[in-house]
Amino acid sequence: MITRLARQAELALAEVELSLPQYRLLTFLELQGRMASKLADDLAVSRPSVTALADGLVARGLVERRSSLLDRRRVEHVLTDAGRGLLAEADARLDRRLEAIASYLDGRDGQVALDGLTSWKEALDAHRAARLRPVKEPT
Amino acid sequence: MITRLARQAELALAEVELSLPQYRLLTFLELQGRMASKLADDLAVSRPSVTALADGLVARGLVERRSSLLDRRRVEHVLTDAGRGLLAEADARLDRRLEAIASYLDGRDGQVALDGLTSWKEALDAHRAARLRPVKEPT
DNA sequence: TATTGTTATACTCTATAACTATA
DNA sequence: TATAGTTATAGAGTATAACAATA
Repeated sequence: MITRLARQAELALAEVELSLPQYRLLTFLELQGRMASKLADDLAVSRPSVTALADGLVARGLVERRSSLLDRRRVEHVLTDAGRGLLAEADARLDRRLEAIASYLDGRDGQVALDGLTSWKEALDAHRAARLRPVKEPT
Repeated sequence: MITRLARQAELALAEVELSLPQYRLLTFLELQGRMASKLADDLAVSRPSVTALADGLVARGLVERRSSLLDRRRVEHVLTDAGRGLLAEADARLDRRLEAIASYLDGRDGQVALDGLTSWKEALDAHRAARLRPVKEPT
């Protein structure tokens, strides 16, 4: 089911001309700037994919790239005001679409379905942390 | 969150060399053959996208195309035995991945998250039915 | 040498427009 | 005329391999 829901999310984001991967990148920039390698880990894509993804967002003025002063190999990515604004709009469209779909469920079930999605954030964060910093097997 | 979960689903499916859209198509063929236009509606993609998507699956022997005897314009798509087998394997990989992620939630919450996803099927089916056959506005 | 990021290249998914075949 | 499907074409996301710059 997750795959069909994902397609609906993709369609909702298309309303603001954002692809699903672009949206994912923006959400990771919402709270803090990120260097490309970090973003690749966060998004679970290759580094060249991050370059390509960011290219489009930079061209549209949604993201800004800055060379790190501490380590000139690094490129920090930050949301512009326009990027922050579009992200808010995208979030709203996405929520609206999911709520519209959930509304077909009887009574309380719709809210349960929506809340269920929210709880996945915690799981994904924990899973990502474990993936990036795998538990050392005891010898 | 749905978008990050979708990426994890994509990675799980990549283990059996299926893309997320290909998997979606296979799931719609599981119960019955479908003509291309119907698939386009089900998948919420254009008809040319269905052609391209099916091309790859036919080339791999997972799906078979048959001209309809009743209306020679129509092309029915059916799962081959290989297709049915790979779909089962894909389902297993997907479930395993989602369960692994949900396992990072405390106790019962993981099961609630998984069950929440299941309930979306009903909502999506109802939403699709309404989308294809919109309620006539009373004049 | 190792790490960060980009470029080169190729494949898939997607859409729109134009086309063929059939109804 | 209308519908089912494909072909042509173009743009985006993805990966791997090779490269440049910096540490």
